[in-house]
Amino acid sequence: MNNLDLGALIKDHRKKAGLTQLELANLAGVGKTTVFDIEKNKETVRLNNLFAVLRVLNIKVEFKSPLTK
Amino acid sequence: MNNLDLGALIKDHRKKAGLTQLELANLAGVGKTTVFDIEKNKETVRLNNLFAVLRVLNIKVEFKSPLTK
DNA sequence: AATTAATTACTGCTAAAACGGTAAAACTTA
DNA sequence: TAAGTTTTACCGTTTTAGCAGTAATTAATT
Repeated sequence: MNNLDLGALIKDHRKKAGLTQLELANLAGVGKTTVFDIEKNKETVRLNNLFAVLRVLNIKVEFKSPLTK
Repeated sequence: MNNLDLGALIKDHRKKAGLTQLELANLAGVGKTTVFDIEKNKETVRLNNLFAVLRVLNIKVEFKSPLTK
């Protein structure tokens, strides 16, 4: 369940960090294609690759449920 | 960056829902191996499969950053 | 303790993610 | 408009996640 457009969120953060997709890909240690795919909300990407990108952009992930809280 | 043990979180929620790994896998439309892997924090799982499992267990995902607020 | 259920741990196979390379659009800036 | 940059798109190749099946541990029930 995705709150909002994750791809757009990442793109926005990347822009604000002054990075190109290729630079972000290199920093995250993934291929440029993966960054493209993530920004286009391709959900078949692997979790580790997404996490690597989020780490570079300083974006944290939280999981919440009626029980969790 | 993972707050805490996502695998444990999912396992806990599955238990509380009274589901076996196989049942959860079927409900989520993924193979049992995938559920095993997720609960063992194998980060190479695909995002769509993780989301499918989270959806069944009613766990939401949030992304936060200094910018996001 | 014995039986059942559930989880973990292999297996081989297949589909597809990830990758780099290239090329062509879409924006920028001079 | 032209040159440069960035993004998108496509294409082969390689790697591997996902899968069902099976078997072997582990946990729970009686």
